[in-house]
Amino acid sequence: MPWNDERVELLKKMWGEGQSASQIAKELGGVTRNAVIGKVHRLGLSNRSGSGGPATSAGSADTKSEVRPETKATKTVSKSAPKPAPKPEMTSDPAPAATQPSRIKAIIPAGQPLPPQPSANEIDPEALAKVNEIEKKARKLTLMELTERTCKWPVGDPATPNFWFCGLPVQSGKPYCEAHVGVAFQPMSSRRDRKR
DNA sequence: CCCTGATTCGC
DNA sequence: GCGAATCAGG
Repeated sequence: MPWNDERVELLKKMWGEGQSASQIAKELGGVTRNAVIGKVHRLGLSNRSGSGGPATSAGSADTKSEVRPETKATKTVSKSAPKPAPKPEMTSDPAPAATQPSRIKAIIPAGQPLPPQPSANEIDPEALAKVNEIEKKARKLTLMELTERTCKWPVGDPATPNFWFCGLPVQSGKPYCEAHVGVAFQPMSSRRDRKR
């Protein structure tokens, strides 16, 4: 698979969007994430750190202490990665991951997560905004495409053709990506009255 | 363990 | 130029 102009463009686009090398590799197909990273570097669009900012170190792994002049490439200076405001908390798992029914011939078993359903639920506006943001980038996976480490946040109505799962990389062990973890796991406010 | 990007170096 | 192997970190 050669690096066609189109493929390179897609690479640039996705990289600019902040997509990970592995995701880009999957999207392109026929290449590994290493290939993607290698190409990214060759193209010169590796970091968008303007100045002084030591990127996530990784160098200096060789006996030779050689200086790397760093080929500055003034390319598309996209906005830096958004600054996440992590404030995850653990409480209970309000949204069980999708599971195989294995029960009767119920096509649409109820009792699944009902996240985008702010009824008596109050979620941080920021968290919601973040969700909206990332849903644009969602990989929109189907149930079968989900793996143990893809965000299982459902979007849309299961009884609707346009129903999909977020599919972005999960935070860590958790069933959702960072953004969705943010809204799925509420700290623990409200829901506490009982003075006496 | 999973993942991320960075670098090296034989091809 | 390419990318697998490796490295370094989260």
